[in-house]
Parts: sequence; structure tokens; C-alpha cells
Amino acid sequence: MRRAAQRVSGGAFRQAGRTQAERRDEAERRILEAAADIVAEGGFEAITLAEAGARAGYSRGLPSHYFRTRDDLLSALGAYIVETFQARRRANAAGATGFDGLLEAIRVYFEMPLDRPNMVRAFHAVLAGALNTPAIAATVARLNHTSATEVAAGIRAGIAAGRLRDDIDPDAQGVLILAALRGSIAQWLVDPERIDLERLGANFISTLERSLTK
Amino acid sequence: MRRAAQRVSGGAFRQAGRTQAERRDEAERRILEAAADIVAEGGFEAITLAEAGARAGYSRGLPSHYFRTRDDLLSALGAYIVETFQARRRANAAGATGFDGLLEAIRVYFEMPLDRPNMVRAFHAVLAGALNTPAIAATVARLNHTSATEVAAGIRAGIAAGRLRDDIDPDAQGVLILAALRGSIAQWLVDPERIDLERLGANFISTLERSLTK
Amino acid sequence: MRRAAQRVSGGAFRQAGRTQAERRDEAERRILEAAADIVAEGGFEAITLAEAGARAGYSRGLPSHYFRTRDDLLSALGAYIVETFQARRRANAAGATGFDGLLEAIRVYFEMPLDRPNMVRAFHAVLAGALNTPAIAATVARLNHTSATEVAAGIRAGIAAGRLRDDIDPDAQGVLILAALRGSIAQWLVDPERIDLERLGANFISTLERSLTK
Amino acid sequence: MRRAAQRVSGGAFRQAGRTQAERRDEAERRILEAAADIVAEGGFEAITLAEAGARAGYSRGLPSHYFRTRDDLLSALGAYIVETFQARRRANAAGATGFDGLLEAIRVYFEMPLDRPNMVRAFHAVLAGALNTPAIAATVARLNHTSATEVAAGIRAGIAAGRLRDDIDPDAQGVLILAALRGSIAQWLVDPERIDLERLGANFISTLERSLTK
DNA sequence: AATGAATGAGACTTCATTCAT
DNA sequence: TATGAATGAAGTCTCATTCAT
Repeated sequence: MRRAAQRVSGGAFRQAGRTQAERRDEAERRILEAAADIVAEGGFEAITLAEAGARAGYSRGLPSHYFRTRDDLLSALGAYIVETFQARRRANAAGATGFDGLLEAIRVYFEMPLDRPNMVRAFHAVLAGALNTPAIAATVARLNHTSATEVAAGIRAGIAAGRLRDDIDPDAQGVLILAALRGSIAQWLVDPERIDLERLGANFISTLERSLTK
Repeated sequence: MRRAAQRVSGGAFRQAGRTQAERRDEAERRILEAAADIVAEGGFEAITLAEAGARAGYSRGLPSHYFRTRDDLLSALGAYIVETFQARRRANAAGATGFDGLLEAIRVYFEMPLDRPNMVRAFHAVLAGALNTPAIAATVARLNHTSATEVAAGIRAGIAAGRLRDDIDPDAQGVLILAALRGSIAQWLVDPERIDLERLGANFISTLERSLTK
Repeated sequence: MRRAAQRVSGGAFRQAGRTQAERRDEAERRILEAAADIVAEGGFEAITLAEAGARAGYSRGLPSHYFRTRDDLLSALGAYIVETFQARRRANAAGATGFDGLLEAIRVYFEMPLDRPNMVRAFHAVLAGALNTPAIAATVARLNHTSATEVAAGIRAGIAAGRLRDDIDPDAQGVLILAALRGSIAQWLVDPERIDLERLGANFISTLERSLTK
Repeated sequence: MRRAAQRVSGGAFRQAGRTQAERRDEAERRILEAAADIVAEGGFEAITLAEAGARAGYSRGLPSHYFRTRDDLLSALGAYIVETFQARRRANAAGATGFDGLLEAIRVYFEMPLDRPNMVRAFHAVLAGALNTPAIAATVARLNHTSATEVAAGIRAGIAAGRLRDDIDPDAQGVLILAALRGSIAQWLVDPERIDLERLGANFISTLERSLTK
């Protein structure tokens, strides 16, 4: 096995000392990131296998080689974008728990579009793609369930702590809160000039406090 | 002149004696409706000009003939679906005004998916398409602005009537309420088994009353 | 029959008092002229029936109505362009006969491109079209024969007048002279900056005089 | 590694063991040759990408794959046909220089149509295509300039050798001689029965000698 | 006579996919 | 492992042509 640093045709240099498995993993990840960029710019249907390979600095044929079919790539890509988004969201609101953690997570949610617009665009493209692309629908359904349940857990913690009214339906509120977050950002994506996310976030949080606390 | 209904090659029955303008208008409308069906089933990118023509009972080439390019069809289709959705929504909540009218409109909104699932799917496909398709983005941006403004007007009416608190930001609430409606339905579309729209609607309305009324 | 001046859909006014045959003839002629313009701009294959009708100020369907098929239009158009060109050429060199008439006709030939560039472009498009379009080949073959024979007649007149050498092959010279004229203009059409037609014409005539006269 | 000639799906025999670059180069060349055949038969506008691929023994999609667009194929094809024609013409008149070389080249020119009718037809189709196809016009403009300059060089050599009159305009004569050659063949292409190229060639050369020599 | 609605064939082009190297 | 050559299936779009008005 050749171990010296070597020039690959795509023009990228890669580190020596990798095993083939490591190289493969990196190539897959770079292809997924390139694909995520394409999604952010042109939507989910704009992806072509060749373009994803070329943007990642590899050959136009490599995505086919790794992901076999376009559907498999889309499926992996949906999961990758969702995971990346979730990881970022959680990192930004790390440590916060209970109802206060929920409020903090909501604040973070309204800040992410300005911080990471491409990631958010890609994420919403995945949400949109769930409507039609079976390879993605399952991922999004699971995401929705998890996310709404997390929100509901924050509310339940608030109830248990005696801070929130106990006639609240935490599951329904979980869905509604998630809906408001997503729907707000969806409007911002279409018309960022008109939608003031900071103002929306502040209003939403004070609305929640008024409707949920005792 | 032949006046009896006659069979034409496309398989549709049409009345004789139409003017050419009438024939053309009907053909355009039928093509748009067929295209909306396709959108509801397979999403915005699933449309092909040929399929739209064939489903409408015409030739595969007619949509090209009328709409010139696919983009032009998409643009017209986005406007058509939005108009149809709005017309239906308003018809269902006719006569209600003020803050009560807003609450009624919200109730209607949560009922529409069960009443007209295809229309709602098509509508949400348009919303999703706005992310990537410039021809649609403008339509959706206008729709969002109008819709949020209508909601805000209902809130302003409630404030003026002394029923709602006067420290509310009606515009922000308009966006947030629209967001919650859209986001709820988006989750239902992905997993209708899990999302109970009736329950969501009831929770949302009581939440609103608690957060907005004096 | 309505005789008053009337507005037609194309936007053109036409004179009253025509018979239908006259109106039809005018419409045909206007369609042919519009088609000739298209040929001059975009070549022989750029013609579409609809475009010819629209440019002539009529409906897009009228050329079909008159000329039945595209081939029939092309055939009529080839003849029309050739006739127009010949008429112009003869008008410009009217009255000249014999060998001097030939020289005058040659001078005129080199002047026409600057005087009537569109006509000359269309004419050369017809010549080019003869290579592939059977509907035109016959017209051009006849034209070539006639033109070369006319040139030969001028030479024969010069011989008979004792002005030209009598060992000349008039028919071969007819073809060669026609070839030089056409070939010169063909080069000018491709690169009018580089080809100085006036200089070419002067050189050609003095060359001819030296090679043909006693 | 398999080395024996093997039958591939397109119906052509190819050797195994080629590098990919060799395979591609051969495929491109064969597609261009097939396209040149089509041009010779049906003119420049008769080319379709699919037909070029099929005639070359490949799939109907390959020309698109290589040449991207039809215009790019036409452009490459124009250059290819011109190069092939020039190479043949020069090979046939190899070694001849000066004014005698020019006369020999002219003799060869009048012989080529009978020797290589398809090549000559294709070549004249390119000349004709320059009138309307920008992708070809540049190639033909360069060709015309080069060819006329070569002829002029032969005349200048004759003047320098004291064999031709020194009041000749070599550049104008270069254009005129090229014009006569092209124009003669153009007439032959339309009506080969009537045009006797051998006789034309003999007449043209004796005419030239009379008009150019001292 | 004239318009223009509608059809259908054919071309270009893009890609997923397979396969040779 | 990785490249890229080659195929073939759609899809868009343009037009000649037919036909109802």
C-alpha cells in the first residue's frame, strides 16, 4: 500500500497514513457535505451524483461507486443533514435542562438561521423532501417524533417543577411549538427581509410563558 | 353547425359550439388541475409537461404549447394552487370577522387536511417549492405576507374591541400563528397517524386565548 | 363582400376594392417576402411557417393555408428569391448588350452586395440550399444554366464583333465567370471586412479583358 | 486481460487493451466521420446527434456526451471537415511550389470532386453553413483567408521569378482564383451532368496563363 | 378567407447506471 | 480504490400539420 502523501486526480491532497477504511469514510463524508451544499442552494432535486462527486473534489463517478443508487444517496443525505442540524442545535444549547432548557433551545432555534443559513436551508429542504421522497420521509417522521417529544419533556419538567399549569397537554404543545419554530423559519427563508427572527423569538417566548406558566 | 356533445380524440367529452377562447381557457384550467393532482401525489418536481397534458385528457404536447416552458407552467401552477386553497379556506370561514373570525379561520385550517387532503398536499408542495423555485418564491412570499397580515388584522380587531391585551405585537403574532398552522399540517402530512389535528386545533385555540386575551 | 377599409388582426390596414384573388396574391407575396427576410438572417432552415406568417402581419397559420406544406413554401420561396434577384440585377444593368453589356453586368454584380445585402444573402442561401433541398435544386440548376448561358452569349457577341479572340470556349468561360462572381460574394458574406468588392471587381474586369480580348 | 478483438454492443469491433483516452479519441473521431457522411448526404442541417452516434456504431446518446451540445458538435465538425479536405488537397499536390505549384494545385482542385465526391460535398456544405452558423463562420473565415493567401503566395513567386507581370494585385487574384474554384464546383454539385470539370479546369488554367504571364 | 386550437413526431439534453480500465 | 467511457431512458421543447370555428 502506498503511504506517501500523493496527489489525486481531483486536485486534493490527502494525508498519508490512512487505512483504506478511513479514506473511504472521509470520501463518503465529503461527498455528503458537497451534496448538502447543493441541497442548500438548489433544493433536493438539484442533486446529481456527478455533481456531488465533482464538488467533493473526486471524480464524477465516485458517488455511484459508494452509494450505489441515487435513492441510497438521498437517504443517507437526509440522515446526514438531520444529524448535522441536530448536533449543532444541541451544541448551541448545551447543558440547559427542564423548562428553562426548552426556552433556551427555542432562543437558539431562532438564532441558527443567521448563524448557519446554509445548514438551515438544507435542513428545511429535507423537511420539504419528506413530502414526496420516501427515502427521506422515514427520517423526518422519526425526527419529528423525537423533536416533539423533547419539547414535551421540557414542558413536563416544568409541570413537575410546579412552574407550569398542570392542565396542559404536553404532547400537543410539543407538536405546536415545533410547528411554530419550523413555520417561522420557513417564512424567513422565503423572505428574510420581511421576517425579523429576533423579534419573532422574543414574542414567541413571552407568548409561551403567558400561556403555559401558572 | 354541430351542437351535440361529441367525443374527441383525447378521450374527453366537450360541447360543440364553444368559441376558441372558451376552448383554450378550459384546456388551460384542466391542465392546471391535472398538474395540481400530480403535485399532490408526487411533489412539485414530479410534474412533467407530458403527464399534465395526458391527465387532463389532452395530448402530451399541449402544456408546452400553452405554457411555453416548464418554468412558466410551474409559475402559473403555483399561483393556481394558492388561489384555489385561499378560495376554499375563505369560503369555509365565510362571514366571520374580528378576533372570533380569526379563531374560526384557525378551526377551519385544522379541518381542511381531512376535508381536502389533496388540495392541502398540493398547497404544501407549493410552500416547499418556494425554497428552490424562483418562479414560485414570489407567489409564496406574497401569500405569506397577505396571510400574516390577515391574522394580524384579526388580532388588531380584538385589541380594538378591548378583548385582547394591548401590549401584543400583532404583526409578530400574525407570523407566529401562521407558522404554527403551517408547521402543524406539515407534521401531519409526514405522519398522519401520529398527529391528531383536531386535538392540536383545540389546544392551539385555547393556548391563543390564554396568551392573547386580557 | 365588405369593401370598406378594415382592420385585420395582424394590425395592418389594407386597401378596399380588392378582389379576393388580389388579396390572396398580396398575402402570398407578403408571406414570401417575410420568409425571404428570415432566410437572409438565419438561413434556409430557419424558416418556420408560423414565423413567416407572423412577420408578414398575418396569423401563424396562414402560410400553411396557402402553401399547404413547408416543402411547397420552400420551393415557391426559392423561385421567388431567384426571380427577385434576377429582376434587380437586370434592372441595374438595363440596356447594355454584347460584351460591353457583360462587363457592365459584372460591375453591377460586384455592387449589389453593398446595395442590397439582404437580397444577396437570401440569394446565396438559396444557392446553398440547392445542395440539400430537392425543392430548390431544380430552380438553382435552371438558374445556373441560364446565367452561364447569358454570360456565354456576351462572349459570343464579343467574338462575333471581332473584339475577342476566337479560340475561346464561351460556354466554359460562362461557367467560370459565373463561378468567380458567386465565389467572390460568398467570401465577402463570410468576412465583409476583409473582402473589398470594389477592388475585386476592378481586378476581375481587367483580368477578363486581358485574357479574352485579342 | 482480454486481448482478443471482441464484439461490443454497438456492433463495432474494437481491440481490447486500449487506454480510456484511446477509446475516447477513437470514438470522437468515428463520430465526426459519421457526421461528415451525414453532411455530405443531407447537408449541414441534417445532422442529428443521435444519428451521428448510431452511424458511428455507438449509442444514440454518445455524441451528446462528448460534444455537450449540437452547436459544439457542429463547430468541431466544421473544423474536422475543413482539415480533412485541406490535408487531402495538399497531399495530392505535394511538392509543387511557386507558380507551377499553384497551377498544379488548381488542377488537383478540379479533380477532387470526381475522386472524393463525398468529401467535396461535405466541404461545400461547411462553406454554405458558414452563412448562418456562427460556430462555423469563424472556421470558414480563417480557411478563406489562408487559402487566398496561399494562392497569392504562388502568384508572388511567379512575379519574383519574372514569369508573371508585375502589375498584378496578388491578393485580389488570390480571392478571385479561390472564388472561381469554389464557384465551379458549386455548380457541378448542383448539376454534375452539365458541368464538365476537366474542361473547366483546362480552360481556367489557360485563361490564367494568358491573363497573368508576361 | 382566415384564425388559432390541438396533435404528435422528432430533436436536444440531462442523468442514473453499468462496466472496462 | 477510483476513474471515466458508454448506454439508454426520460423530459423539454419546437414545429409541421390537421381541424374546428
